[in-house]
Amino acid sequence: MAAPVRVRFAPSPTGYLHVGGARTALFNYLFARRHGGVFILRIEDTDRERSTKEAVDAIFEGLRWLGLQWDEGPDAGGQLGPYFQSERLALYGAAAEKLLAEGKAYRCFCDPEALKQRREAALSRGEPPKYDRTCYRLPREEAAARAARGEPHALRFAIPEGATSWDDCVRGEVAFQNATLDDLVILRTDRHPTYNFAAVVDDAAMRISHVLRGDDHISNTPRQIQLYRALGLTQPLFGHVPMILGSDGTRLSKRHGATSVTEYRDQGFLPEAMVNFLALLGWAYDGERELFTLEELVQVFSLDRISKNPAIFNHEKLEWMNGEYFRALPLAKRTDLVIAHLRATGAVPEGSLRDRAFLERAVEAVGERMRRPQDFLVYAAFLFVEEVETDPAAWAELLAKPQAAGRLRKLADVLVPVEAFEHDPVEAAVRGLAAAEGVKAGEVIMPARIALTGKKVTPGIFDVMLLLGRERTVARLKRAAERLSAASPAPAA
RNA sequence: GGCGCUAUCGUCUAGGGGUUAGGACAGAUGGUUCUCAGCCAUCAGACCGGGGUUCGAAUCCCCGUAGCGCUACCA
Repeated sequence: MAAPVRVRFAPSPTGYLHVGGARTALFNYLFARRHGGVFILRIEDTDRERSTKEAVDAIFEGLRWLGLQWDEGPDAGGQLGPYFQSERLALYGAAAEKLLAEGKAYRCFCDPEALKQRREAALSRGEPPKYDRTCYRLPREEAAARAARGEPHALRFAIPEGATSWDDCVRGEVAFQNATLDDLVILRTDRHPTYNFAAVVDDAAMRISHVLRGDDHISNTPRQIQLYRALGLTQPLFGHVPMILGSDGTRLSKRHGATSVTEYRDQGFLPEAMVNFLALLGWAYDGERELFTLEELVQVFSLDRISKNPAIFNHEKLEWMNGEYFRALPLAKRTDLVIAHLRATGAVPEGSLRDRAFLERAVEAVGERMRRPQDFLVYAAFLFVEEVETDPAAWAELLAKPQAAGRLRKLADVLVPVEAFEHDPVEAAVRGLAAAEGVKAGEVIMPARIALTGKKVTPGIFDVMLLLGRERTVARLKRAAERLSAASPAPAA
């Protein structure tokens, strides 16, 4: 019988939840759910300098937003906690002592600064910057005596000879010669464990069955495997998922734009779209189907369909996918999101947000043009201003049509007497005018569009008119006609 | 420099000893239409290079090249 699936996402709280981290979390979550396993969140805050409370909160926030509920971890409890490494220090200390007592680890009195210099020197000479084992050669009694005298020191793990290999869940056989590994520090001078050590102790203690993590950890794995062996612990299976790169093929960073999931949230992306998009970065179902809810992903996810090559974060595809999800939302929900966005940005006066029914009509009119709440004002800003600001290119187009001013006036005139200012009668009036003028409807509509909205691209003209109402529509048509006449004085007689 | 990983359209990928190498995003064209978006149809676009194995290689193997990652008392 196979061991129960227990996987973890173990971020270090030193920034925000990066999209790469989010995808790692997602894959772990999906794998756990797919196999009825447990998804654990563990905070790796052993680096006290860089870990912050804000970053911890940002991780929670990001994960919750994506809907990746953890079964064990901070706020969720669990039998094998605590789930902050900073609260598990005694465990690492004990494990390190054990290795020291067994001669598998040794005290290192080397000065970190000097080590750093030696390393850089080696690098500049083109030599591998490996620890030279100075302290490994120290007699144990001498080392113990110096330690007893209170001399500061770290603990290093003595990497055994030989080779280390494992069957990676996504890559297959991976092998390293131990000679290329150096004796890593497991306990720092301040008695805090380093990443590789704490991760091993915890993954074993938390009975992790599969370690699914980023590719960037692949060279840590042989060290960790050696640690499992030295500690006599059962090792988990490892799976290294490819990295997410920026558009230029290098590691995704701020330079490429937003990298934290909360930033994407703030830009109006939906968690469903983000999850779906991230899942497709380095994983595919059958190469055909692309749209999956989180629940559907749980049903079809499998490790053997994780790709081996790094994936470039394709922003356009994310936007497309967000559009797919956004358009599928019911009108009320889309309106909620638009209102929340308008409120958050303060782009329109608070008073304009009070008429829910009106906003709902506006959102409906903008309709499929929106992929994100942010797109709303691109099409509907004209609703929230007294006087429209006319786009220069649009104005030039009006200016180029000598009949425009006249038609705008006539349009205003035919709209005034329309009995019910509703879609069909208004449309009839507009088309009637075009017919009377002997031109296509577009010849009337386009100038009207510019007069009413200041732009060439807007929602349907009748929606625009109804949203503005008769009064404002007529006023704007007349006003534009006046401005037009003023700008292009009648041809000299 | 050392070690490791990877290599199919611009991007994400499916496939895989014999295929018209499939899909999606982006791009182009046409249709619908008051603009745009959307929708529909169509087009263009790829197996990194060289050897080997084989009747046959994009697929398997080797070498090269390129990209990326790691090379910390960061994680």
